[in-house]
Amino acid sequence: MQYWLMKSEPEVFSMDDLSKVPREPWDGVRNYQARNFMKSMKKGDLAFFYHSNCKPPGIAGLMTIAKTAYPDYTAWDPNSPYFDEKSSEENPRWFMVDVKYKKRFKELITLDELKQEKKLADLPLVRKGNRLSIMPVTAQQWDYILSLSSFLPPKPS
DNA sequence: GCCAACGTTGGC
DNA sequence: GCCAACGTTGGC
Repeated sequence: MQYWLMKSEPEVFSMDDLSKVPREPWDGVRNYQARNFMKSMKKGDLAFFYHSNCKPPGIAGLMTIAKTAYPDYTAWDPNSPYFDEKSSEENPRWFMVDVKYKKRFKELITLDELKQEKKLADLPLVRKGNRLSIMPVTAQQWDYILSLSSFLPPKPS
């Protein structure tokens, strides 16, 4: 079992959006390092859902990797903003995984909070200039970040 | 909207 | 294989 952090701009796709669908293809990743991390994901891995480029940025909740990496077909669609003419069905350049909603935090754990935690100093997210949109999280970091959170109570059924 | 930091591209 | 130019990310 591995742990991850994955960024999305909430105006494009948010934790709330994820909670409304059974699963979601994590498309549009166009960075080799991030792609390689996705390729090493296994079904059942857990990931933090990070809201980026918003006020305030931070971790919104948890999701599960529901499907391992497969070709990102948005790269083949000339009408997609993620189109890349160098990726073909015969030789796909970009990959994606499917993710599934798990839990939403009662409150966002803000980037500001995370930066203040000495125990998270090695987390790429808080390091200056790091722009990786997908990064590994160690088990220790994962547990520590979870200890900072509280969850929304389950919906009454 | 600014811009630092970083990744990618392509000429040489 | 170097590196300048350019584009993007994403916090502020």
